[in-house]
Amino acid sequence: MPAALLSREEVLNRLLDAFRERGYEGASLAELSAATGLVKASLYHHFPGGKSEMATAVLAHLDGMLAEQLYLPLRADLSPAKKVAAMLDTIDTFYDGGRKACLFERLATSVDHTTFRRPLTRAFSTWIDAVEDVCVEAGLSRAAARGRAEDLVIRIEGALVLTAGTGNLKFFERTLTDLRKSLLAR
Amino acid sequence: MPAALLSREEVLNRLLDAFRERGYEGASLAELSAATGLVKASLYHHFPGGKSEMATAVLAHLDGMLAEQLYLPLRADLSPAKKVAAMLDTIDTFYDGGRKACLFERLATSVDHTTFRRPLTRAFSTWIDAVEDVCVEAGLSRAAARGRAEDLVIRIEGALVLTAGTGNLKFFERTLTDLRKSLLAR
DNA sequence: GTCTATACGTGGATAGAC
DNA sequence: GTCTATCCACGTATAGAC
Repeated sequence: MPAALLSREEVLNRLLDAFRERGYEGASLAELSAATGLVKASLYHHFPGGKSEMATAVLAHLDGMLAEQLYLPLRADLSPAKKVAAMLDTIDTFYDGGRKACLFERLATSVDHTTFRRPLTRAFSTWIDAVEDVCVEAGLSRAAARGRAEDLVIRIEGALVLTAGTGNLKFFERTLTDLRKSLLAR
Repeated sequence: MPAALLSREEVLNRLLDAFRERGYEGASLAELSAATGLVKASLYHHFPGGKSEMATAVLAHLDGMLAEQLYLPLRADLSPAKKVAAMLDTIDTFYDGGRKACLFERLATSVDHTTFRRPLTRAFSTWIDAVEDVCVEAGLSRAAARGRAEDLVIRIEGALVLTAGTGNLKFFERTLTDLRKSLLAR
């Protein structure tokens, strides 16, 4: 039996990029095949459930990446302000200033979005919870922190929609700039 | 030659619903056919450019509807507060409390989004401009008004994404509630 | 203006060799 | 674990009758 061409992690990274770029319906098996360098039959070997299972696996993979790169630093021993600044830097890089789409949004607005409802609900609430905690640490009430955290995720997702629709990066940039100032403001 | 079964306006309304429900890639010609009661060949009679032309026509049709139902009332001789309240009521109804998607978002995140870039840019800026003007009328500076208006559209789009992804209407509801309080606040 | 019928590619998916 | 080859349904699109 031939050795694996790419590690599972690398395959998932390539699938992540493909789904973000093309969306769930837009990413055909032919494209996913080209993105990974694996023919369709090989993809089915790794993901017997087909495209739906690929998307679910990519979502779980992304959750792991975010836990490590986005949420864990928010629990570090630094000032809340610094941690928020670092988070927004990471987000800016991850979305490439608004040029790259959000996997959550791509699956949330797919035709089979009900298939992904559970993992998406978990993904959004994990993100919101992490932001909420740092807001509380900065002195906001639990209720206010919750509102700010939900609002942050909502604004980032909305800004990505306007940026994608118009091709104008300013919507994403302004939103991040504003969040830097307003998230922890009293 | 047989009489038209549905008026062009009614056809566009049905196509609008279909695109909002299924998205641009998700809405197949078979579904658009079922939605309008016209077979595929008849749809091509009305829209020789195919699905892309259908979406463009629907977008123009929606622009007309919004001009009349959403933007015109914002220029009426009423207090800014009342006009904003009315606008948010209309928006709440239009998105059915978050249950129905936004056509702009569906096209903005489609694979051929570049095809729709010009009309989408126009559509978003028309919406933003209308809100900006009423904010100015309420006493906000032009710059502040612009920011609030962009933010309103961004938050509505983002709230729709989270609501669709999680199935939880609270994101949309809270966003509208918050906008009612905060849009014109000094 | 609507229909039936059809063309032709591509979609997701599988069988089985190596 | 990867490949070639293939299946069949459905995708968009068109021709031509009424």
